[in-house]
Amino acid sequence: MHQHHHHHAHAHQPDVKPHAGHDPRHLQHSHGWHAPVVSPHYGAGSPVALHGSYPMPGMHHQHMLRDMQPSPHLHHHMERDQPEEDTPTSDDLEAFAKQFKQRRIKLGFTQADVGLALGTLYGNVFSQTTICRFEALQLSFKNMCKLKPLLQKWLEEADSTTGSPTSIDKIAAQGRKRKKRTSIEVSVKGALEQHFHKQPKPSAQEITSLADSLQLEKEVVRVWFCNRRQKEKRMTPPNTLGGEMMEGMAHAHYAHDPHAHAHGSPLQHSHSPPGLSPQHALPPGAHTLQAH
DNA sequence: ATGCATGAGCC
DNA sequence: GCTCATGCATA
Repeated sequence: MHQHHHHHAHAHQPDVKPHAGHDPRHLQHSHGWHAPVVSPHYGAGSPVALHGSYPMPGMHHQHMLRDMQPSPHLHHHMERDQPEEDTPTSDDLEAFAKQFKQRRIKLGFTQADVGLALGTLYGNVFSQTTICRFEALQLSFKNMCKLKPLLQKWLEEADSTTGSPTSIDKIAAQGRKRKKRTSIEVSVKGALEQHFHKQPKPSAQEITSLADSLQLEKEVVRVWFCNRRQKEKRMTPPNTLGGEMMEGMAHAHYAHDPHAHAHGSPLQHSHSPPGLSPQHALPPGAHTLQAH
């Protein structure tokens, strides 16, 4: 008998609410997290903050991300690095994420290392996935804002930690039996994408029939749509192309579409009134700053 | 790096 | 059932 009732310690923090975004749906999550006991030693010497500024240049590409900044920086020209009390702008986040990744790598840390370090620093452990998504701006605006302070602090710590190789142990514990990941065929994915364009929020019955025609479990289809919707809400949303491009149009010519997208901000604001679901077409996000 | 999944909180 | 934060497992 091996009763393994070890549910992963959910990292829930006192949350942060950007008082700038009027999101009807407030934050959820508020269950006491359980400070995990991770090995507190990443290198030698205690992590002491003995510095005061970044050696990094202020390379902020004011890209044209989505215009979903809740706070139109009314500040004159203060430091764009620590919007202390204000909600950072998308540009702030983008710049920070970039800088963060650069320094993280130079310091010799992996995304997983950072996730664990956050656990030792605050008690909030994060996975490699989350760190990765943060760096790639693949989280929601709100989520980015929440994580930024944590990562920023870690950066300061690691930054000041007088060079110390690392040796963090990995704690791998899992008892919960997770459902095996369903692999959806590319052709099926294409079909799902098609439907997503027509109806991003299919009704339960539609899901059922769709699942039936695609020979997938209803639950799988439902979850697929949920995940797909979430994807659209990220800072770097996927291009809403579902796989139906003009075949004759094989010209690599991406200019701004002067007749379509680029308007609504997919983030924290617009809400669908009861009975309607205004699909905000997603803007550009056509900058390829993703170095694979 | 990402796809599919879990789960809390809300309606 | 949905959203949203988050992550195991996998490509």
